[in-house]
Amino acid sequence: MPRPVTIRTVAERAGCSIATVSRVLNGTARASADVEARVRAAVAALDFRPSEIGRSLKTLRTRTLGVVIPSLTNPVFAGSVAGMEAEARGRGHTLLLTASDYDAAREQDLVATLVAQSVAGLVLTVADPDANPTLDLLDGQGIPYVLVYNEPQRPGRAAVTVDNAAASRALTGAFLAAGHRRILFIAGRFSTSDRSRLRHQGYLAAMAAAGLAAEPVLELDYLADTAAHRSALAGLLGGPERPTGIICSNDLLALSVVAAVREMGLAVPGDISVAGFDGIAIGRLVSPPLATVDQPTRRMGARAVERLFDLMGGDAARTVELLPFELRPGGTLSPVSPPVASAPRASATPQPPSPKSPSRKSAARKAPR
Amino acid sequence: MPRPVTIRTVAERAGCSIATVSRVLNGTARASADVEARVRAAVAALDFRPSEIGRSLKTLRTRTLGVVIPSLTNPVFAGSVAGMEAEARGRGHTLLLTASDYDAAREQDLVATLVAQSVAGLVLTVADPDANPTLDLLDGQGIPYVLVYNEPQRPGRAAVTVDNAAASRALTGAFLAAGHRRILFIAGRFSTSDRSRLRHQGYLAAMAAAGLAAEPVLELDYLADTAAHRSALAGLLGGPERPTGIICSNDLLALSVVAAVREMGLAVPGDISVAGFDGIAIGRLVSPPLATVDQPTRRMGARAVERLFDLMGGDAARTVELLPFELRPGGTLSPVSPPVASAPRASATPQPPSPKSPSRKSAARKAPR
DNA sequence: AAGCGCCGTGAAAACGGTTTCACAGCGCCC
DNA sequence: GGGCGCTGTGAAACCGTTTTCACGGCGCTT
Repeated sequence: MPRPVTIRTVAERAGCSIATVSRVLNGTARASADVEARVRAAVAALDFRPSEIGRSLKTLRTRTLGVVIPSLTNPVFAGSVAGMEAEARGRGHTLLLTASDYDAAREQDLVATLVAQSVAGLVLTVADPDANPTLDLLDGQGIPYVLVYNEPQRPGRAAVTVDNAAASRALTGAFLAAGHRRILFIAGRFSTSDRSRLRHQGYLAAMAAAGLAAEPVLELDYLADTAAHRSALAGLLGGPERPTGIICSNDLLALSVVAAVREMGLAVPGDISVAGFDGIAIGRLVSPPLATVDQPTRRMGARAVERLFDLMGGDAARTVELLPFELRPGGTLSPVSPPVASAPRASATPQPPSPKSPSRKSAARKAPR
Repeated sequence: MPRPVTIRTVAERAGCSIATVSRVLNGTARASADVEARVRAAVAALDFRPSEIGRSLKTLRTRTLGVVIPSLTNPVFAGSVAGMEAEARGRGHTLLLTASDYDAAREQDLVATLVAQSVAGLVLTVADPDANPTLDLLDGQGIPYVLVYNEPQRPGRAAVTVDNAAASRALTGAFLAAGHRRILFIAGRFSTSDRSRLRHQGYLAAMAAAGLAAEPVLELDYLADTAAHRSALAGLLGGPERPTGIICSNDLLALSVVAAVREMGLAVPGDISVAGFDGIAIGRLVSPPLATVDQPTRRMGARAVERLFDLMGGDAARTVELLPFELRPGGTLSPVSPPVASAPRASATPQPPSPKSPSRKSAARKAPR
């Protein structure tokens, strides 16, 4: 087997020193036209690509970005990674990808691994962006990073996300506007997702603003299968006082809940309206389409990388950047079904444009409570 | 800011040479208990993690695996990458992830980039595994790699996939057993997917074996939206001779086709049965569940990494390994509707061993038709 | 015509590990 | 008791690149 072709091989063939080869390739200094031509010819003839390892050793910085996400199986994260990859590639960098499986200890270990690889910076989605020893560590070492999908409450951490609480208020408002009063919120595990927490808070705020009592939150594991979700829902959807609407803290959960509700013999949205968050592509293909809050998933990943480069450049604020979300109602979210007997009253139900609901309605739901 | 802590810092603190520190950390040679304790104490006190770059420079091999897939947006690839990541992590390696966007030129460029990073090996899903200059290049340089989802016809290339032709024959067989005779095959672009080609061949073989004429294949871009698919289908589903079954070469395409067919006013599976390939998770959540051929996506990624390590170890055959697939009929694949008059004949149509398709449903849907 | 400065270039150091080689000390065997 | 071999350790080479420093030559200015 032939000896590997290094910068020395090229220099030898071009009849110059390795320093000159390096300079020609990087454009760090001008070489005479003659020498430059010889170097380029040698590089082409030998098909030489400089070793990133050698380069990195000198600068102690690679052209690599570390990525830590909870899971690739969730299309939301897969989509954002796709955005990161494209943006990084456009800037001559590659992605070192790791998944934490929602495990805080693993999160820490992965970051340590990535740092040992001398990544130029990191993009992370963590369980808790405010109380997080891993991020403290990065701050301490001055390693630039940008959070995605996290919405840290305390200042000093760069992040790209959407206004989750506002999005949730808007979605809850859409339910209220459609006449729903008993609205159940089903959340992914709070401990592994600040998104889930913030979206729940938005729901609580919207319900409170409408003078309605919020239902107790149901925390579910979105990775579990539909059967598990069905049994969790069984007790809640049984009686006549069952909710008419369910808001799920993400689309995967929502799709599973839709399936579970249907398996229980209820119609969606006929008996129960369901909506999710994230706006994953599949949501548009199911019928009826899943009501959701669409967020620019891919763009968020790309934007995070953009900001990471700003940070690496040195002059950039470590702030939370909120990208616009878009309410996508309809489909699985429909006006609440009227009680079978009282047709005229139900058809008279107004469509209020704002979440603030007429007091008549809150009275209506006060009775059963 | 403090000077970075290197192996020299550790050696100084432990009062020994850097060689000894290296030996203790790697276990390459035994040190006296005394020295070893001092080294470990120093490592702990300084929170030292050896730089992967320094290590790699010596051996010219990193603990990194390069991954090239068409796109992260397709859950099939995202799932297989998840499997790779877990397996690689378990073996102390990380993943350098890139996406080719189905572009052969980019494929080549990405591989060159990854090779320049001195990856220990590669896992690839390429457009054409048989005529591929990129793979020839890797073969030439002796860099180990394993293909995933590709099924190279010529020997000498390691791959992990399923028997796509057999899977397609089985799925087509399920349509035939359900009484379908006019079965349309909708394929992703042949030029970017040998899976698509092989699955089409399986369909052709099954049709020929049944003595039936195959419909002309319809090649579609699965990334296009449902509207595009609807217009492509418009002409084919119009007349009375329209197909009763559609096989799509992947699940994303199938879901989009289901949506398109429904938007055209036809029922699935009432008027037209539809099935896909891959067994993506979402397919189970839609109603009715998408008929498909399930393949162990995540396992395939993990297995590819296992085999890559075998290859890197030196003694392993470069063969195609076929993992088992599982036909998942039912849902969107139902017995063909009888001509309105002949009810008894239809009920005699054998119901292949579909796991959970309740007969209630097919009965229920017969009425409205 | 002399000196200054710039330009192109090469030699060599530096980066952070691993690994080879050498060597000292010690125990064991004959 | 002498030599052999093994063990623990350190010095130094080495990996491939970037970058600093030095230097020779040339052109321009005064």
